[in-house]
Amino acid sequence: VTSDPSAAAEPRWLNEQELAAWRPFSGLMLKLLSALDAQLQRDADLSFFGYLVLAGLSEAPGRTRRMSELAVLSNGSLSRLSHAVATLERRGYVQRCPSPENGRITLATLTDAGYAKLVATAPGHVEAVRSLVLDVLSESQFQQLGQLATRILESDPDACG
Amino acid sequence: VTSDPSAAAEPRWLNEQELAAWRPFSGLMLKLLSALDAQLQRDADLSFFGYLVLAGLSEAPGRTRRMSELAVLSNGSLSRLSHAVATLERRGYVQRCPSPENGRITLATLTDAGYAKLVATAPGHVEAVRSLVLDVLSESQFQQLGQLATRILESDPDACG
DNA sequence: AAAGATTGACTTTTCAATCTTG
DNA sequence: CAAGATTGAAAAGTCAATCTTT
Repeated sequence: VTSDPSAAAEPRWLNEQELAAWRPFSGLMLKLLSALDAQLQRDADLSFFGYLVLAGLSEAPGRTRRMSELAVLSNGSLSRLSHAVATLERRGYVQRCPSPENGRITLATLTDAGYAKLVATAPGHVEAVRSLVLDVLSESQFQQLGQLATRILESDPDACG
Repeated sequence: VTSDPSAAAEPRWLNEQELAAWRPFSGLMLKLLSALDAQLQRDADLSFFGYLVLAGLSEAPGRTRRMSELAVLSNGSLSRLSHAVATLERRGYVQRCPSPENGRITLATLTDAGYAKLVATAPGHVEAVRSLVLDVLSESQFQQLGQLATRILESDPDACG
């Protein structure tokens, strides 16, 4: 994990200060994702991940993307995406077909019904994001949160994507 | 959602600035939890939630807590906890028994094996938290992250806990 | 009847194995 | 064989219904 031999020897626990920051943050992740999932499930019978899939497709040219690209956009594994898209396809929100150019590639396309579903679902979801997070922070605090998240995501060795 | 009649009329989407902060943050939550789960699963056959349950018990007097108290500590629903503890109990890490004082209450206790498991698991988990988050930020940035999380958790209307 | 907790059925996620095309 | 994606089985999570004690 580290190349410094002296650092490897000590266990390095979290001290009190660190714990006082880590606990709320990890708790926030768990609860916030639950809350977002619950809102979408209740109001639209959609998971947060499923919502991100529809949203990711809606912004693509031709409302179409390769599965592997879509997996990255929606922050999930290819396997997870494949299952999720299978469900969305059953419900008529997405269609898959092999790429004409390269037979290994699968292209997922948002159907009109899928686009309509997204349009119907977005306001409630956005409102949840606002009331749970955005309205709670000042503008600059929210920007800070985004910057901290970006820093963590970008730095990450190989685990965070 | 809001009591201001004029605010209820407009849909209130996320603007570009807001999106630029929200996307990395939501992505971070998804990926970070996955990474923590994966490390624990791989190295200790434990979920992050399961780890929090063991940790929550380890800090309690007599290594014992009521289920409902433990659910709050580990950021999950009582139902989720009940299933998780059932698994942990099967593996010998936890024991449940009805409270002698109040028969409705179930007390969960960390066994010696459970404590040993936690001690064996903690260093790897802490190292993951360090390398993924702590080492990436300055001390003050990490404190900021904790403060922002705390603010969100405390303000929350009723959804975050 | 309410509080505290568990259960069962269903859905989602994960991991490893597999399939298919280049 | 590697890249891109899917599949199946097992584990975890969610919701609603249920059970028990007060």
